[in-house]
Order: sequence, then structure tokens, then C-alpha cells
Amino acid sequence: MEEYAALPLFAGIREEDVGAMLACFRARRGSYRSGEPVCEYDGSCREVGVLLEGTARLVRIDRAGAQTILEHVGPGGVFGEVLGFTSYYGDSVFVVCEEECRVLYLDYAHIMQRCQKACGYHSTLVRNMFALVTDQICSLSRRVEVLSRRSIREKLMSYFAIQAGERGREEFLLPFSLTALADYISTDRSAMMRELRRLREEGLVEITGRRVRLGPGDKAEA
Amino acid sequence: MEEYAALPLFAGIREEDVGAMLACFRARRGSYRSGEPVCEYDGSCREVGVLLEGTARLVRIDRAGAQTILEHVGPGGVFGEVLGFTSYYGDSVFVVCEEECRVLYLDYAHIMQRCQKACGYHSTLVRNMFALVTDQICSLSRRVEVLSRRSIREKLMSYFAIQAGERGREEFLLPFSLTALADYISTDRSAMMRELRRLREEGLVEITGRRVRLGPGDKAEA
DNA sequence: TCTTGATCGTTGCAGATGCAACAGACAATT
DNA sequence: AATTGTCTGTTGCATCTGCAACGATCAAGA
Repeated sequence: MEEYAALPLFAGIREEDVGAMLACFRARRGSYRSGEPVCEYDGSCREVGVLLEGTARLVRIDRAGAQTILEHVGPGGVFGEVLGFTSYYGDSVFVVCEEECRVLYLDYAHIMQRCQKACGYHSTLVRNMFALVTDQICSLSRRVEVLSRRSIREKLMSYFAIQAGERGREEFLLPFSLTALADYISTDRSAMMRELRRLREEGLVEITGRRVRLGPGDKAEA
Repeated sequence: MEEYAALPLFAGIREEDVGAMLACFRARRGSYRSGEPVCEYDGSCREVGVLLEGTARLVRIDRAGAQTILEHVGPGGVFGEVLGFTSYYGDSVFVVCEEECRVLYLDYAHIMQRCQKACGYHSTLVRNMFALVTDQICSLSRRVEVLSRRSIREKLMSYFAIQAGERGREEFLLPFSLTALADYISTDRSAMMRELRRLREEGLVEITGRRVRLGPGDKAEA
């Protein structure tokens, strides 16, 4: 129970209530190893997953085989087909385990149904879930922010600026590999590397491995 | 009151409760004319807006003046800074009225606070809001779906396919002008027109004004 | 009626980007 | 030690795309 109480989803819910709640929402658990598929968004998934431990990514693969990372999920994060993502015409969307992870599943319908017992924690849970979903909108809109740039250079700078802004520092570690970054900003990796080199040469950013530091030239366009 | 009861946000709430609720959430109203700014996401907006009538768009303008439509809001739709969108470093994000609109504002904090009176409609409202926010995730993820394509051609086809899929027909009207479409898929308008012509020449789509019909060549890549 | 602004449609051109292909570094596994 | 797989870094090349610029059309307003 203690491990649940620490989750954002269960914030403000008394530990002694958690047990009842888990039963109420038909909780079940799952464990996955790196690279393993966690769940596929094929219309069958009616649950909300909460990541207790590990990391995962939400990925789309289209008919041509091109892969796009739609979202990253870390500990405490939620995912689920019911939370808004859908797949289209032959594209498949699914969650893949990155680092070994444990997942708690709750039944969506039971969360959203009005509870006959009028349990206090129920509305708290809904509010918490609301906050988590709002965070998702945030990260999606950041993604749109980046993707809507017209050139690789702008995409990179926009992405870096957002990262720096979020952490409040000019220097930070990329949360994933350069290969994955190319994927995230939806461009060709080699073209991205080329642009990255130019940015480095012009002193706009310093990049060593996954460490990124925004250079002084940053204010150029201000 | 009747006009509110029809809103998705108030679904399942008894008409006689709406009055009390509006007071409870510090409701206020606003009217805007076409082109007028409705609200700016500058950190000051602590309310949720519900569109009673008309249409609006959520727009970002960056330092360089480039404009991007982040979202469309129709009657019954909700918007608000608290719902996840934020602006970064000099970019400004705001809602602009498209067609003359009337807006109902509710105070976000009051919605999310646990209600001392434990009014039944309160949790219903939260659940409804949840559904609306989930819809937003849906539309954002569709946007990402389109933007993450690597070429204008793929962006267009992806957008068309999503539109067709949503309405269940191969033929539909674009919800906005071609200029706005270029904006939505974040490409140069002239380049988009060029690609549109090629698609037409190859028989992949028929386009007359805003009317689009997916051609038989559609299955090409299947 | 004339003007204004928005949308649509087109073109030339330079530079950016996607693609294919390759090689080295590194870690994990056999 | 050999192997496998992933990540990084690079290059040549054909093509795509962004940009600037122009003209036509249309609707709304003065």
C-alpha cells in the first residue's frame, strides 16, 4: 500500500483507503522487461495503466514501418487508450517497456462511474487523474510546439529551449539518445546530426554525448 | 439555464442545480467579435472557458512572427491556460475569436477544490471536464500524427485520412481555408499548393475548393 | 463604385532535407 | 575472443521545401 500512496494518482488518499479502492477499481498488476510490449491500442484496452516503476514509451508504427515516439512515461505516469490516443488505418500504437517496469492497471469505467458508496477518495482520485491528464496535454503541446517548426535547426533549438526552460538551467542531459531525439522531432537522423554540427560550429550550443548546453549565441534572435 | 444544460460540460446535471453551480464556480460571461482576442495565455488566466456559441482558435505567434494554430474550439468546447497549454520565451499563445462567440468562464480552483457542501453535481462536472480534456488529447495526438510525417505529401494524406476516418466518408469539407491548412500542417503554403496539385494529378485526391475526396489511388501503399 | 484585405494559384531558385550507405565505438552476450 | 546489436558520426546525391514575388478572384466595406 505504501508504494501506492506515493503515487501522484493517489495523492491525498489515506493509506487505509487504498486497499478498498484497488478492489473497487478492479486493480491488477503487470511486470515487463526492457523492449517488451506493455499494451497495444487496438481498441481492446479499457484500463488505465499507472507506472509504478521503470520507464516506457508510447510508440506509433505506420504501415511503411516508420516509427514515432508519441510519448514518454516515467514512474508515476499514466497511460491508456481511453486517455485519448487512438490508432488509424493500419498504423499500430502501443506502449513499449524501456526500463524494466511494473504497472498497476485500474478499470476506467469503474473510475468514471458514479460510486454508489460515495467514497470520498473516489473524487480525489478523479481529480488526481485530471491533473495527470493535464500534464499530458502539456507535454503534447510542447511536442506540437517543436514539430510545428519549419526547419531542423528551429526544431532543435525549440526543443533545447523547452528542456532548458523546464529545468531552469542552460545545461541539461537529453532524456534519450540522439537517435531517439531524431525520432522525437521527426526528422532524418543524419540530417539532424549535420544540423547539430552546424549549431555547434556556430557556438549556439555545446553538445558532448547527451549533455547539452545552450551557448551565448542563443539570444541571437531575441 | 437551459442553454447551459445542453453543454457537454454540464451533461447529467439537473437544470435546477445549474444556478447554484454557476455561483459556486464564480461564473462570468464574455462576448467577442470575429478577430477579437478572447484571452492570452500569459500566466494570468486561472479560469476555464466554455464556448457557448461561435468558434475560436488557439494560436501561437513566435518571436519571428510565425503563426501556428494549436487548436480549434467549437461550441461546447473548453479552453484555458490551466488545461495544459503554456507559452515559452517570448512566444505568445492566445485564443482568438473566429465567428462571433459567447463564452462562459468558470474558476478553475473552485472546480478542483473539494467542495465543502459535497454537492453531487460537483463530481459530475469534474467527470465531464475530464471527458472534454481527453478529447483535447485526442485532437492533439492527431495533430502530432500529422506533424510527425516527414514530407508535405505524407502530412496531407495523413490529415485527409484522419478527416475521412472521423466522418466515415471519403469525401468531406475542410474545416478551414487552404491557407489555414498550410498553417496547421506547418509548411509553406505555396509548397503545399504544389504538392496538392501533384496529388490531384496523380489521382490520389480530388480537390475542389474546400471539398476533398480521397481517390482510388489511396490504397497505393497498403 | 472603388478600395481593401483575404484567399487562391503559380513560378524560379537556392539551400535544406531525406535517403542510402558506410565505418568506428561501445556494451552485452555467447 | 568473437559476435551481435545499438548508437554515433559522416558523406554524396537527388529531390523537396521554404522563400520571395507576382497576379487573379472574391467578398466586404467605404
